[in-house]
Amino acid sequence: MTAERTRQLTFTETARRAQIVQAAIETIAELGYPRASFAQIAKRAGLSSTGLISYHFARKDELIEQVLTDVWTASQAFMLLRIDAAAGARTKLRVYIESNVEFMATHRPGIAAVMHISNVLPRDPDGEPNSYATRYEQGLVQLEGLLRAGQRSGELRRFSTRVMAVTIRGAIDSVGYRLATEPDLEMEAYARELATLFDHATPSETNRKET
Amino acid sequence: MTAERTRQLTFTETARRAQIVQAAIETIAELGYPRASFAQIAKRAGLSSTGLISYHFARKDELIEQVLTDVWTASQAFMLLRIDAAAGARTKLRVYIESNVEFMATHRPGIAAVMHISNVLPRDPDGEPNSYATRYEQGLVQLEGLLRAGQRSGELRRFSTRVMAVTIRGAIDSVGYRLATEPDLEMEAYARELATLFDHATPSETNRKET
Amino acid sequence: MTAERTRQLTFTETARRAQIVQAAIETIAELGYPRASFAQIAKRAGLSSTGLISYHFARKDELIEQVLTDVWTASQAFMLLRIDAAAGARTKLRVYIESNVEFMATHRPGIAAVMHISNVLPRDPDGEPNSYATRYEQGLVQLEGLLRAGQRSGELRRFSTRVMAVTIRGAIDSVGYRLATEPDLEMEAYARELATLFDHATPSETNRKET
Amino acid sequence: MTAERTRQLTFTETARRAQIVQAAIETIAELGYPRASFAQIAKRAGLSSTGLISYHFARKDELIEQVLTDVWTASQAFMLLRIDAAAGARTKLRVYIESNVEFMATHRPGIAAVMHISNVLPRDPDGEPNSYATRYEQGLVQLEGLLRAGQRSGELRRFSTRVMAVTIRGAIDSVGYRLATEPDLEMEAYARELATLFDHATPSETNRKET
DNA sequence: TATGAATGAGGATTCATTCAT
DNA sequence: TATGAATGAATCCTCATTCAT
Repeated sequence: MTAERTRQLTFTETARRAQIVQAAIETIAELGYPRASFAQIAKRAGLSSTGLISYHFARKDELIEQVLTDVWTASQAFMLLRIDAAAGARTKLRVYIESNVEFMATHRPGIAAVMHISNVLPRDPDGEPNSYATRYEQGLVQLEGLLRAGQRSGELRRFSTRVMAVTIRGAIDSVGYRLATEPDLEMEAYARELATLFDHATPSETNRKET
Repeated sequence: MTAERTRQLTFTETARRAQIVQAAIETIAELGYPRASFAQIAKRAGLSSTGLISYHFARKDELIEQVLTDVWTASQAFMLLRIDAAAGARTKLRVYIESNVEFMATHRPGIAAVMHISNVLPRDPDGEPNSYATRYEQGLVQLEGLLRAGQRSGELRRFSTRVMAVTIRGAIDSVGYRLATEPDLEMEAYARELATLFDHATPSETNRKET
Repeated sequence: MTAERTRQLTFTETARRAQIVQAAIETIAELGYPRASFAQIAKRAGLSSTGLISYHFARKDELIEQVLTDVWTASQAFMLLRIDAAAGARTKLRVYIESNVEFMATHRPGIAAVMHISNVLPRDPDGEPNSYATRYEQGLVQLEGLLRAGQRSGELRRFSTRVMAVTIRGAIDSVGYRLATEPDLEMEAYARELATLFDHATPSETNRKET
Repeated sequence: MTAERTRQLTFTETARRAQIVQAAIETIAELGYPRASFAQIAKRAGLSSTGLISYHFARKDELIEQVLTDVWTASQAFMLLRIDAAAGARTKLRVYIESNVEFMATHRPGIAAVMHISNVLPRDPDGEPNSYATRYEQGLVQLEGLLRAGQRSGELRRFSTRVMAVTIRGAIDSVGYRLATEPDLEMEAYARELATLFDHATPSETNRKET
């Protein structure tokens, strides 16, 4: 019944969908994508039938897509709020890194699920990059904007904003893997250290001294 | 890699296994892990029966494990050679980064396969980290050793070697994703820029000037 | 049609049932029986829930049964009127054929639906012929009656009325298939030719000359 | 494994496919198309798993297609032999009808299966008529050829060969339904009567007398 | 009456694995 | 060693039907 997204979602439906998405996140985080079957998801959602999942999501793709969307939306809301409140490129960058890490630490299963999915999501049938790749690229562009502003204002030195952005994101994404492997990782300290690292790597000579 | 493997592998056996592993790499790189069935792998290996794969590998896990091992071994051989030949911590670090990126660029399917697998490989049944995680950790320790040596010699400033190591690896791993998305990425330039980035982030104050 | 239906149907009920039956006819004609699900029927009926179909029809069989009944009833009304108005066996036979074909041409979806259903309707659980077979037989008997009357009056020659009846019906039913395959079939001309065909096949020698 | 029809079929495979096709025929004849599931077919074929059917036929369509092909091929072989042996248009027509009916009587389940399928087979995705419609049309053309030859030789009167052909086929097809309903139908007598019927309907005036 | 939600059986198909040859 | 055949569990998905509201 969800095929054509014309209809408004009812209250119950919204709640059920959210519940199923949450169960899907937990399942994928725990078992990995290939073993995250409807049966497993239904079990974790406390549903007595996989049919209900199909009832609320036309295709499995749609459920997976919703997982990506939910996590991405939450992450964007979390970060943008904090970054906008910060002043100055160096501070903004620090906040960018720290809030990213904090979000990861507080949304571990979501992050794990997204990472599992990202490697598996096929390219769109029309050859376009899939929704994960699109959003990732979008995130890189955001970050590049932040870096470029800092370069313009003279706070940051000259470097390839693309390489730097990719590197920063890669460093942050690594935290996701770390979280999976070392459950008792000291997050706050880690985030601070990471921010400092890039605070060494990015500033212009004039700004460098005053740190 | 199987616990019970007592006897030596014959020459033919070794060759067949290598052929199958290679086909598995191509298949996973192309289709992603969940769609890399024995049927697909057999097709790419030019075999007319999936039975043969089962004959050479007791379980699918064993084949996947072999994929990881082959790629890892090749990567280690490639890098260590170059790093050992370099003198001084800063140079070694630069070589570490550049040779890593070079390996990735010249072994794309293997890298892609490993990335696909890494997110999917379940934790060992006894709770221990799986072979991918173990090797990844091993790689981090290697890198930390390199960094620590630089700190001891005064070439590198004080920082958490763990955080720095994780960050460097994360930055390098990102290249793998970039390769998948931007096929005509200028690899050499990228590697140089990346090495320079960390050359800004890591040196001690005294060493910094002389760059 | 359900055994236990004791009470009278209200006006709304009757209207809803008719609407659903009509939608079922369109659906079966368009998609074929196996893909004519309640969901599809509901969509074509403009209903927002398949539950309503179940509410009005105890079982799917009952809906299908009603489709047969509606089409059959309409067809009988259409034909009998015209046949009764005709005089003489040869004329009646001609009218029988022509009015049948005309009904088919003007009720294509209904005819298509009945044909789809007829091949699919299982034998009754008690071994009796199902309602389609019963009505088909009834139609044959009607036609045989017409033929026999002609033989008695000397208008028609001696032949097996059963074989002739089956043949005439078969010829007419074929039109249904023709309609599906050749949408721009010249109906009226076809009907005339068909009537003439059997007008050659049936008359007694004495009557033959005067055609 | 059957997807690309490049490969030669092995002996075992040919046998298994034939066995499965046979079971499919029986199942469809007995239960009708919509209830002829792989489970039912496997049961009748004495297979312990529906997987084997999928192993031998890439898609269900392929199995159904094979059912049509097998029955059609057998029917053509049966009829052409007999028709070619007959001399003169009127005799050929009689043989056409009688051999058709005989084939139907001796291949009841096959005929029933084909009829069930014919109503259900969707139009080809590219809009072309499906394989059943194509073959049916082909059969009509054959029959028209026979009739036209008789008209040219003066044996048969002038009539629309198309209408006559459709009528004759329709009459014969009706036998299929009769067979399903009246299991103890006197086939030979029926066939003779039917042939005689069209022998009355078709000859030219000159030829008529000498019957 | 009508709707949306839920159920669970049954659908075809895929797949790793086993086994006889 | 290698192949083709076979198995059966597991996959997602569809569907008629039921039920609370």
